[in-house]
Parts: sequence; structure tokens; C-alpha cells
Amino acid sequence: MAQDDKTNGRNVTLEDVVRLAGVSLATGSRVMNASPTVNSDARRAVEKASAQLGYVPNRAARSLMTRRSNAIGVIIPAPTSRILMDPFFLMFFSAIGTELALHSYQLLLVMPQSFDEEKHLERYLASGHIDGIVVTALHGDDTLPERIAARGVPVVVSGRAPLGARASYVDADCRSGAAAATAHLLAQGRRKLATISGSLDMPSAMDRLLGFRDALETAGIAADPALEAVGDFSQQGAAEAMNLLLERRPDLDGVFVASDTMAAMAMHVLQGSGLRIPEDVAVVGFDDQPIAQTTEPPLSSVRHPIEAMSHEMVRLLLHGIEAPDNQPRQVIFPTELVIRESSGGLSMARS
Amino acid sequence: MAQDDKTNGRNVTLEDVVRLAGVSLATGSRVMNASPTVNSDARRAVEKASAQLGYVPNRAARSLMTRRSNAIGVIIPAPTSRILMDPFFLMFFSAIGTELALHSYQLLLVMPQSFDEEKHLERYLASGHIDGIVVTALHGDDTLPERIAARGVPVVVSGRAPLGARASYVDADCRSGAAAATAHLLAQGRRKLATISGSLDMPSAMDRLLGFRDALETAGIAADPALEAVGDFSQQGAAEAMNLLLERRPDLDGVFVASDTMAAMAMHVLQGSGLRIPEDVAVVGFDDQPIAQTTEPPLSSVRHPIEAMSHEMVRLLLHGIEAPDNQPRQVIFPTELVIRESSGGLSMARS
DNA sequence: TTGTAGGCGTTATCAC
DNA sequence: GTGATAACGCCTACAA
Repeated sequence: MAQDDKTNGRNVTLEDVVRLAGVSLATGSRVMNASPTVNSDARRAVEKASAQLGYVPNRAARSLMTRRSNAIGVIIPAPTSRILMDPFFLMFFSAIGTELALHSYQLLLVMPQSFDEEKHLERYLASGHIDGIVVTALHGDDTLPERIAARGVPVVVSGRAPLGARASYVDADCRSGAAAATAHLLAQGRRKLATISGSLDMPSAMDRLLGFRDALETAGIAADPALEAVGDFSQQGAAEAMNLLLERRPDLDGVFVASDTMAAMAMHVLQGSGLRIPEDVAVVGFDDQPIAQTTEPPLSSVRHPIEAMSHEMVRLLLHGIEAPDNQPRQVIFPTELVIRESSGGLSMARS
Repeated sequence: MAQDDKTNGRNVTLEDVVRLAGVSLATGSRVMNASPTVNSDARRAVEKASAQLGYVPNRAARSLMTRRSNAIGVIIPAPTSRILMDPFFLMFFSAIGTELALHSYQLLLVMPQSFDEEKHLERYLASGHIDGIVVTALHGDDTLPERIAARGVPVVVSGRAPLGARASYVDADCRSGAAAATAHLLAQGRRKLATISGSLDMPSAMDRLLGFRDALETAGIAADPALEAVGDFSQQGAAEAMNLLLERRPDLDGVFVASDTMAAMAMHVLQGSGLRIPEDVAVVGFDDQPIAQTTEPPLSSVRHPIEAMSHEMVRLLLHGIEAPDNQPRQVIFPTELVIRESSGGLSMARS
């Protein structure tokens, strides 16, 4: 019967394997877990039988014993709406997923849509169903990471955790990256520099703004609040911010934008106003996403090493799972300024 | 001891709950599973004890018995690279996730990076660890859905499955949506219509191209292959395609683009060439993503109901889990043309 | 190095 | 309606 396919001859279990291999369950289990204390003959027999039968360990049974789920959750906290739309997250998921797959961990995507859901989630996470958590797109006042950590589940925040939070995080050195981008604009002789920032309740947004100010201060240029606008990481927000800036300071000659997605939109607005990039206004973005290479002109941007950072997050998490010590760790990766044409920093000699 | 926090007084189990409630394990289980055959006194007692203890059912143990994981997997097959970057997927994940949460299912994100991984995956999926699968971004020759379905795991493809494939899918009526968009351009008096399509090995891309051709044919306009270019759903591909089209037919006066992400880029290229939108060239996109509202001018686009479609996918999946019958089902949702300024179809009277 | 036996937390099958 | 009790598939002392 067709509808019996699934259970037909039911799923093959370790018992089936060891029976075929002629060893005991214990030995079979040892082989599956790469225990060193097993005769190579036995090992081969088990492996052969396993392959022959197409055995796949039952995760539920294993979890029940080991109290591990071999799954880690990636959480985007509730007030997520607009920022979620940044394709940056896709790269991030992909990088984390690849890294996890290497360790045969699963990636659980969790996107609570309300605070109620998030509350429920918290209990759920704490009950041993997920071995570790990556929290991303965290807003400043959210104590979710600490609450989870307090329940003994390893957590790592992607991006700097809020000041004073006792949580592990992995981040790029956004502040100095932003400062480098701004310094680069200054080096091109630009003096009327504006910035479009992300939502300022997000540390990553704040860091980029602070870096911008740092560079101005270093150069001895007084900060002008009218040259700072918030774009909240959305394209729409960026368009509004750029228009606002142009209205307030029509003579601005450079813009540092806190994400490439926003920068692309800002460029669009600038060009729509008849301004040339980089001749009239130089632009630098942040993230060095693929879009930076396809804007016209190509967008200078601050690159952060997503793969390396993802790798580190997973490493921290797995470490926290293997050897829990509740010590928050912070790892900061350096950024790199990638200069393209939008900032006028390239020799114009390109054919 | 700090490192003992997690197991301190270990996780509360159903046994703890029933002991406190003064009932048997069986009754406790019945309450948890909303069995009708339980006295309301007993029910209340269990619920109270459960709340008091903060009980959370152990999924592993439950799975072991029920042979259900209460998880569904969302798969983006291997050759994923560029298209993955479309923010459309984020909306999609979010919609699916919300829908799943309603049924207390988990969302497993699976992004195999190679065919080897994908192969391994197949066995894994088949071994009862995931109750159902959503396959998305499927390329034409990929038989993954059928292979999974053949192993008895419910599968639904997001977007039309390849012709001849025996798989359930949920899709928008892309073909007629594309035709409507094209007809709209024709209605504006445009006669030299071009299109930028997605990767033609993806049914959704092909459907949009076919719809474009349908409308031309209906209008009695001969198809001109030089007015069709492939943009593969990436921004870079779109830019290249638009440039190619302009080179081949500098006098084109309308473009139908298979995704908003690509359309935004195409507009950019057009404007970079000094062409006005919609005066010189009218543009219509597809997806009606947020970006459509923030381009300059706002982008006309074909909307498909992501939420409703996600809802339906989950419904199909859960149905397939509850009552397996291996009957592939197809559900097609109508699309809706949203007219904004980019197509010149709005009265220009707007203030 | 290997095997035996007990248990992980639930649900399902029975009697009662 | 309710309560024992036997699975579910695997891991892991412990003994051999």
C-alpha cells in the first residue's frame, strides 16, 4: 500500500545494523560515535552494515540520552520589521549554516513576531531543546541574550551587545571601520561630510556613527548635527534621510552611509537631484555586499569578514556547549576599507 | 556551582507535574495533548502544577514515541549563490515561520552548499527527522522534491515545480501576472517592449517570460528576441541585461522586469543613460516588494500574496503529515498589478 | 576490547 | 475517565 511506504520495513535502527554486523549494540554505538576503543574489524563490519542498510541515527533517541539537540537557534528578536529586509541577513544565515553543517548541527530559524511569542520562546529555549543561540539584529534595550544565558544556554550575539550587557558577542570593529571610511573621505579633500546611520538603538548603528564623529574630531572638524541623519537600515529610511540632509546642507560633498543597502538608495537620491558621484558628492557604504559592486559608480565600502565571524560565533557556541563556563567572551574582527569609484579615491585612470 | 545551573534540580518533567497534581502520568499526558477524555478537575490540577513548575515538554522524548519531529525544513537547493541574495527570501522565511509557529512547528533552515551535502541531506530528510519540507528557489532540472516525496516525506515546492514533476506546489499565477503587466504597458501606448527575465531554468522565471510573450501575441505584436534578456534574478545580472537591451534596441519604450530587485537596478541603468521614467521608458517589476515603493519614481509591480501562499504551503504540509496520500496538489494564487508611476499609468495629477 | 542492562521522558495500549 | 506498563532508539556505566 502506497501510504505504507514510510513505515514499510520501518526505519532502520542501530539494532538492525549490529545484527547484520554481528556485534553488540554497545559496539555499534561506539562506532557511530567514533569511540577509539573499538577493534577495526568490528568497526569495518559496522560501517559496512550501516552503509548497506542506509542507517541514519535517530536524533530524538540520541537527544533523549545525551540531553543535546544538536541544533542551534538563530533568533531575530521581535521588533524586526524593516531591518529584516536587508539581504545582509541572507549572507549571514548562509555563513552560519555552512559552519554549523560542518559540525552536523542544525540551524533553527526563530523569528518571533511579537513580544508574547518572544516570551514564550524564552522558556522554550531554556528547556534544553536548543544547544545554543545566536541572537542577531539586537536592539539596544533588549536583554534577551542575558536572560537566555542566565538559564544556562550558551548565547552569542552577532554584533556588539548593548553596553553593560553580560553577553558573548562577535562583531566587526565598526567604529574604527567607520572612522577609516570617514578619514578616507576627508583625504579626498571633502570637508562637508554627512552620514546616514542605522537605528540608533542598535549598537552596530551607534558604533558607525561614533566612528564617523571620531574621524571628524581627529581631523579637527566640528561636528554638525545637521549633517547626521538616521536611516534605520531600510531603503526607504535612507531615501528620506538623504533628502533631509540635502535639504539641510545642499552643499555637502561626502556621505558615509551605515549600510550598502542604504548607500545604494542614497546614491540614487543624490543622482536624482542632479549631483554627480563622486565629483559632487563622494559616498562610502558599509558591509561590502555584492550590491556595492553593481551600483553606478561602484560603491566604496567597509568590508567585514562575515565568514570568519560566523565561524567564530559557532566556535564560541560549541565551546560553550562542550565546556560551559558562562564567561562572556568578545571577539572583534578588523574591517577593511574597499575603495571603489563612489568615493573618488580611485585613480580615474581606469579605462 | 555556576556550571551546575543548567541541570540544577534538572529539567522539570511530566512526572514532576503529575506528582504535584496528584494524578497519573497517563492523565498528565492526556492533558498536555488536549485529549477530550479527561475530567476537568484533573485537567485544572495538571495545568496548575504545570504552570507552577514551568514545565516544558521534552521534544526528544515525544518525538521518540510519536515519530514526529514537529519541525519542517525549508530548503534552498545547492546552486544558490546569486539568487539567494534577493530579500524576497527574507519575507518568505518570515511568513512561513509565522505560519509554522501558529502550529508549534519549528523551522529548520537548510542550505546545502554543494551537491554532496544535498545528497547527504536527502537521506537525512528521509529518516523521519523532519516532518515536512518546503523547497524553494528550485532550478528546473532538480528532482529533489520528487526524490524526497518518494521517501514518503511531505514536500511542497514554493513556486511552480518543473513541468512533469510529480510534486505539490504553491505558486502565484506568474504567467498571467506577467501578461497583465505587459498588457498594462501596451495600454500606455508602448510598443517597443523589452523584458528582463530570471534564470530560465527556474519555472517562475520562465512563466514570467511566457506571460510577457502572451500579452504581445494577444496584441498582435511580433516577438523580437532582441528585446528579451536574461538577468538571472541578481542585481548585477539585471544591470548587464538592461545595458544589453539598450544596446540592441536603443528605442525601446517599456520594460517588464521579472523581479523588483532587478527592476530597481534596471531603472538605475536607464536613468544613468539619460532616459526618463516613465516618459521615455515605462517599467513594471514583479513581487511588489517594499523596494517598489522607494524607487524614484515608485515602481509599478505585480503583487503576489506571500502570506496567503505561505499559509497554504504550511496547510498542505500539515495535511500531508496528518493524512498522507501522496497526491500532489497544486494551488495557484492570483496576482494583482499595482500601478505606480514608473509605468506612466498613474494620472499625473498627483500633487 | 566487548557485551549486558538500565534509563532518558513521552506516548500508546490496555485493563480497570 | 483513569492508571499501570510497555515501548520508542540510543547511550553508558559496569562487568566480563
